[in-house]
Amino acid sequence: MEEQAVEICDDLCVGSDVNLSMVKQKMVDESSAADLAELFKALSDPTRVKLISAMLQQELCVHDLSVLLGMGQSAISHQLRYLRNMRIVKRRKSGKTVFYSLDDSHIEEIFLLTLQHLKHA
Amino acid sequence: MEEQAVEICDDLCVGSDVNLSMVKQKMVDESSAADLAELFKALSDPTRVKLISAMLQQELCVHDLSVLLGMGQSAISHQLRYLRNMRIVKRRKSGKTVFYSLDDSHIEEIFLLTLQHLKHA
DNA sequence: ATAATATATGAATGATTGTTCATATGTTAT
DNA sequence: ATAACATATGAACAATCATTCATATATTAT
Repeated sequence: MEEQAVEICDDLCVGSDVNLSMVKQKMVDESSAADLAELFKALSDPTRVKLISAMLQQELCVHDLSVLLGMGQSAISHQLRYLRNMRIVKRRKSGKTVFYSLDDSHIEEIFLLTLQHLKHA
Repeated sequence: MEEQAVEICDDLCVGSDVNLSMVKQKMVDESSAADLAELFKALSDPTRVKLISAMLQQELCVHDLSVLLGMGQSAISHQLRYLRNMRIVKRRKSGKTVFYSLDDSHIEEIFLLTLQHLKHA
C-alpha cells in the first residue's frame, strides 16, 4: 500500500472550501491521463473516424478504403499505420493486398456509444 | 427521402469482392465524422482529461483546478474555455470566483467507459 | 478611489499533425 | 527478368495546438 504524495500548495482558494487532497486522490494519475488522451486522440480525426466506421462493417483492403473515403492511397496507409500502432486495427495479408479490420472491441463500444449520443443529442 | 449520391469509381479492387456502395451507405456521413472527431478531440489532451477527471467529482474554481493540476492559471482558463465552447463544461459565477462543472452526462459516460477499458485492458 | 484578488484573453512560440509527393518494398503475372 | 499492381514509408509543408507572457476585465475590501 503506497501512500501517494499529494503536493498541494498551502494556498487556500478563498472562494471554495474544497479539500483538494481528497479530490486529487480520486483523480486519474498522470499516466492514466496520458493513456486516455492518447486513445481519444486516435479517434479525433475525421479520416480515422471514417476508416473505423467502414471497418465496423467488414475488413477492407487499402485500395477499397482509399476509394471509399475518396482520398489518396498514401494518406490512407499512413492513417492505417497510426491505427495499427495504437492496436485499434489489425492487418491480414493476402497476396498483394492487405486487409485491415478492427482489432479492439473496446474501441467499437466507445465509438458506437459516442455515435449514439451524438445522434440524439 | 433523399437518395444519397454514392460516387464510387469504376475501379475494381482485384483483391476483394466487396460491394463498396453497400459499405459506403452504412458509413457515417461527412458531417457525423466531423462531429465525432471534434468530440474525441476535446478529450484528446492530458490537461483536459485531468480537468474532466477532477470535475467528475465536484465543481471546482479555476484556482483550485490550477493547483490540482500544477499548471498556470492561464493555461487552465484557456482549456476551460475550450471545454465550455464544446459544451462539455459549464460555469457558475460567485463573486470573484468562477466554478466549473461538467455539463454533459454523455461525456461522463464515454469518459468512464473508456477509463474502465484502459484499466482492465 | 485604490489595492488586492480571480479570471479571461490576445499575441507569440515551439511542437505536433495530416496530407502530398516521390519513391521503396513486396507480390504476381508474363 | 520485366512489368504491373498493392502497399509502405520518408521528407516536406501548411495547419493546428497547448502553453506562456503580458495585460485586461471584473469583483470585493479598505
